[in-house]
Amino acid sequence: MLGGVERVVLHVDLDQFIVAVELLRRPELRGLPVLVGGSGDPTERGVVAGASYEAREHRVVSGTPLRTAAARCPEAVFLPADRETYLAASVEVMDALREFGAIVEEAGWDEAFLLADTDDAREFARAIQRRVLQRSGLNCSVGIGDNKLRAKLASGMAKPAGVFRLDVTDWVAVMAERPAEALLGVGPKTARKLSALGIDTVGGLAAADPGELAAAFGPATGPWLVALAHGFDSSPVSDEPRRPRSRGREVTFQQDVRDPDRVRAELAQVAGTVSDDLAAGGDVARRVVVKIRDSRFATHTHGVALPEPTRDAAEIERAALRALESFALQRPIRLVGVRAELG
DNA sequence: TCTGGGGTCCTAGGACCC
DNA sequence: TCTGGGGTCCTAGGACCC
Repeated sequence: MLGGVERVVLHVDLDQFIVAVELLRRPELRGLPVLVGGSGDPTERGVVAGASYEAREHRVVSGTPLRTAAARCPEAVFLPADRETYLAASVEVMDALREFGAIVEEAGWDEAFLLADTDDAREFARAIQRRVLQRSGLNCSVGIGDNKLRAKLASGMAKPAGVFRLDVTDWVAVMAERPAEALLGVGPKTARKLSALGIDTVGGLAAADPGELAAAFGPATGPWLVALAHGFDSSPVSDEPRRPRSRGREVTFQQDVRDPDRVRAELAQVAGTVSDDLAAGGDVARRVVVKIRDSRFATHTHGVALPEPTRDAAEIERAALRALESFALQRPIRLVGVRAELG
């Protein structure tokens, strides 16, 4: 690549983003196990949204129930999640990334893909890290690849605060022996199903028969899994802002609710928030879907199509209450949610 | 010491139409 | 003693991601 310009995909991923943002305003907590999530009260229902590296040593990771986290790591400092502040930090980071003249695709609060032409990809990555740190005070890891899948896996291997490159030339060497679950899109359920077919590694999945997997996973998903295991990914890096397909709100009660009138009242409340969100976003709903989770954690949804797209609060509420009538509501209710599919 | 909240995409089955 | 074969749309559920 002597002096040559090449096109690369970079994946920028902030290191322990939520906790890092909190530490900027509470530097005295640096070096301590810090956990962010819910209202900050570990006796309440909720899960960990961000865990410092010190907390992770106590088997507490993102997604751990707060009560479990408090049991495993009683000395941890618990902080409430503060979405506004994280969003502001995210905006600062994304603005920094857009200074480089590359195509920037935001992929969440704390990560982005860049498509760039460069004669030194590693130095480009280092320059990104310096600029992000300068503007936001936050460290990031950068993966370099020849597509988004490889760049994203590479950033995971670059942590913390490093740079790692993964492309077609070393895909097999780096990935073949790893568990299939290392691939993005292969979660615990798919991994278990694959294992039942005798497939446990990325290399094993790459060698599988797409037709056989189509029978097990469906006509699109089966062959896609095999392609994934080869590191193939043709999805473009796009800076087109994409319009949301849906907008929803849900609440988990601190105690399960038995009273159907109270369930209706809570649902109406949530529906009101959703119509506020629709108004704020200038959106209209064409369908309203209600989600109910019961005390056994069984989750069901029922929806109603609206005669015509609307954001009218009374109509959204009425639709939600009508959808609620499709539920049996046998057990106490743990969660109610309303999602508007946008028209 | 159980299991948040915000989303996206895919699948399967039934309805409906030609 | 017969009742095809597509396509497309809608709905509920599942899986996954941050």
